[in-house]
Amino acid sequence: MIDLPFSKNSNTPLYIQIAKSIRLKINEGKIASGEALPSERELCELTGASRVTIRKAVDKLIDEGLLWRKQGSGTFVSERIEVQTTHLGGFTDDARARGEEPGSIWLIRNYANPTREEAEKLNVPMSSAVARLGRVRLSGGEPLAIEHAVVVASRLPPIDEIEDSLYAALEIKGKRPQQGRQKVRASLASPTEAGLLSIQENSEVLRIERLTWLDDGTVIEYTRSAYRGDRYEFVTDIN
Amino acid sequence: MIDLPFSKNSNTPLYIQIAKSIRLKINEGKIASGEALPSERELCELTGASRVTIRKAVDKLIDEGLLWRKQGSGTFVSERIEVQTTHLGGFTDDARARGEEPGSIWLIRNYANPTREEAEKLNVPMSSAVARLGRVRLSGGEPLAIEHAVVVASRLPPIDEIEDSLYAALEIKGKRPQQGRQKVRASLASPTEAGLLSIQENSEVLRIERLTWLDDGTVIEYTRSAYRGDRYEFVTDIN
DNA sequence: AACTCAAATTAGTATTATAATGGTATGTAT
DNA sequence: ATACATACCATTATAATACTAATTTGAGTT
Repeated sequence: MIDLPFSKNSNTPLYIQIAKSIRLKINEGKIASGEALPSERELCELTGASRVTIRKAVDKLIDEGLLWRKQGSGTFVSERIEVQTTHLGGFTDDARARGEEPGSIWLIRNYANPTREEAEKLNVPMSSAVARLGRVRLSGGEPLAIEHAVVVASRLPPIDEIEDSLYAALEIKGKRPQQGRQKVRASLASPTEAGLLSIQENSEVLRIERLTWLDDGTVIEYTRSAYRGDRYEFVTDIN
Repeated sequence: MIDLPFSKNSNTPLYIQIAKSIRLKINEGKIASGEALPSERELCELTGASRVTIRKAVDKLIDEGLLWRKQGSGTFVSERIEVQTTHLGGFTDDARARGEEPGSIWLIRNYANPTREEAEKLNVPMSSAVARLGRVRLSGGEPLAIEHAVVVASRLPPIDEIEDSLYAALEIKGKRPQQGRQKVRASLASPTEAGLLSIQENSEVLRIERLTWLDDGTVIEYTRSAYRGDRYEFVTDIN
């Protein structure tokens, strides 16, 4: 039986404390991937909180992609990181939202001219200066993705100042994108990608192509990524 | 006798735990490819679970492609079919080599002109007559692949005379190819393909594009196929 | 060795039932 | 916004029992 510490005297809302405790149990391996949590009613008993509060805490973890639910069956720890294809977040934000420490290994960080394709996507002349930012992205010390971003240089601070979050850097210039479109495809990892991701060659990867822009239509970022196919799935809600 | 650990104290539904235990036994090699599982009633005795629960656990593994069932016969561990990428064999020959009965369900069998792409691949004018041969390929009664072959009509007997083996038909005209090249890619099955292959939509399939020719360079066949990704793997020897 | 056939064994389906789980709504209080 | 109590609904998990359909097995016969 698990223990879920929290404090009623805390200024932090109860549901946030409970969510944090559950997240910690999962990250510690106390509740394994694929396993079910105690039922909502059981979590009420464990914490003394109401079912509505418990549901709100679990809702939060579901939004983070850590859990999923099935009526009549239970609440389960996700086996893959779910990312909404409509979600305009960055790797860094997503990792932190999951309670994991983001990291980067730089592959490419320089200025260049765009290729014809990149210029078309970014809606700039081929003579423009763009920043090429290629990185292996880590979460909790584990390589999960490779990203190659191309950004119009004038919309970024100097590239040497970029740390983990490209979006945080864009924010500094008031250029954090608000809209975008991304395409997701299944593929096999190349030998290079496999090496960088510490996966076997020919493992399935998810290839993502993303284009983002401001509300006024200014194109900001064209990014091509490969995410580990065994660790990610991209979810699209159908309305 | 195998052991199938699970815990009634766990929050995870019983059928999921049982499925996981069976999967582990298979992955550990304790139950080999092609072997039968203990009967459903036997698994009940082993686990104390009801037959409905056992069937639900086995259903899950069947959906994953790990197992298959036959009424009156048993439940078996699926075999993955290894095919050398350098091997120039046909589906029929490969199935027979495995001791299985090949079969076909015709989708398209007619004469037509090639598309520009097909004409280029086949090295013939677009005005040429080609045979379009589209089939679901079965092995042991099970749909495993979808093939769309385009063959220069003059190099084939009349298409009504073609049975399971295209290569046997080509042999009749002395046009069985001796050389070729094929490309293998990973993809997801379209809804149509999923239906034809009796697999879930968006299951992974291996897409194969094959071009074959005679020793004298005459191009014979341009074939595009989708093979069930859970049942096929293409192997390359490294020398 | 080959064949037939009944019995045994296997998976497939249906019905009925209970219990446990998540899902939703309403109203109240701070 | 947060938290709670209460009530009810919908879905799923699990089970027992019974029966059907398909396949395998073994005994007997030729």
